[in-house]
Amino acid sequence: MNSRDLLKQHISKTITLTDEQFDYFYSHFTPLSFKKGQTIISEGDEVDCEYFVLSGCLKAFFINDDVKMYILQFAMPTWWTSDYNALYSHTRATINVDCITDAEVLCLKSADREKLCAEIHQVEHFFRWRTNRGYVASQKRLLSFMNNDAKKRYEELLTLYPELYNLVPKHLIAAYLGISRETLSRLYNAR
Amino acid sequence: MNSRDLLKQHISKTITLTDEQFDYFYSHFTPLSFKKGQTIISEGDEVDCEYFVLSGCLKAFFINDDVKMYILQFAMPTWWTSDYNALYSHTRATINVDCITDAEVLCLKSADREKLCAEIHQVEHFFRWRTNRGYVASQKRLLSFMNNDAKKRYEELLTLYPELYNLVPKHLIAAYLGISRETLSRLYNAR
DNA sequence: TTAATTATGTGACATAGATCACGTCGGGAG
DNA sequence: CTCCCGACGTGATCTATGTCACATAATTAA
Repeated sequence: MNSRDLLKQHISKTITLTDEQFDYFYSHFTPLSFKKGQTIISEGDEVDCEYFVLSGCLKAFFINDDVKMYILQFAMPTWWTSDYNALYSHTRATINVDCITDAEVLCLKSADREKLCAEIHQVEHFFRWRTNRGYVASQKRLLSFMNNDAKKRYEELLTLYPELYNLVPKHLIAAYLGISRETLSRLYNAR
Repeated sequence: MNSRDLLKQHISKTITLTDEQFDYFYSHFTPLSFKKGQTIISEGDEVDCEYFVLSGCLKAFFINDDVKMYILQFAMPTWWTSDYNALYSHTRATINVDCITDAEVLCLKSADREKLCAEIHQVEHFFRWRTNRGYVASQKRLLSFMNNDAKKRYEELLTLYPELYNLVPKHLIAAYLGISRETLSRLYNAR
């Protein structure tokens, strides 16, 4: 499927736009291609875009003072990603986004998103629901963190996103689960 | 400040409504009073409202199979709370909301929120931004969970919401931090 | 192809935090 | 006033997970 249709199909799950409206909406997106390992957002950057993933897999991650990595989100096709904290509060990026595999994305400038939201009520509705879903997912992950041990969280992740198992290296899965790569290795090799 | 002005001031930080629009908006809210300890949402309930806190303090919490409590959110004046997962996906409540102190709230039915969002573009804008902020806060808390030990999380909480220290019992703070009340006690008694 | 990274497995040990057990204190119900 | 229960403190263990060290496999670069 081409990028236009992928985006159209995606937003059609939440709202209905006329062809004319969608063309206008789509005209604000810029397609970009990245190679495996390339960085899209670095800590300290000014952030003024968010990204809709067309193909490949990205990760949004935080590096702490001990240079340990924590993955906030994997982003696969039809997922959106950015440093939303920086984007909404107009501060410098505190997280990084880079490519786990070669990837194609559509880039939407924050100013254009706000313009589109103001111009087309349905678009505002779409972004409200997208964030709603993100918020609920984030709450669930938080709960899982508090309630479940590493093993359960690992099983939960694989149930939710089985494709990750072969797609991303184990140490990145560990960084998503918030455990060390050694512990993860011991978990699925059943000790 | 009366409830109308409190809500008005709150939404005015994000959007501007005419007096007429605000009166219409406000007419969809129902004021409710609760006593300390009263339950607002129980696991298994059908959820069709969200709540804007006017006074007092609520908690939104999850009880796991071992009857251990995890607090997802404290809700103080001008905060919104509900079981958003249940509310948005039209499923039964999996979390509970009750009153840590006597409390007054404004209740907004989910159907009315959607109606208002559809009728008044600015209202949709308001709710989009409210959820944006919630999403970012939730991501930050998740990161704090992965990156910081119990002590740092405790200090972070007290820096962010110093009023909690005297307002809510320590075992509830522990339930928010995801640690046992014993560990919390040892933390702030510096041992 | 070969060399150099990078990803992964596994043992030994360290440690934050859980759990259990018990004691004290203070405030609300009767 | 007294009694009781919920909040809180603290010692003694236990356990999941981290950390460090080293070995090997699998990719990538050259």
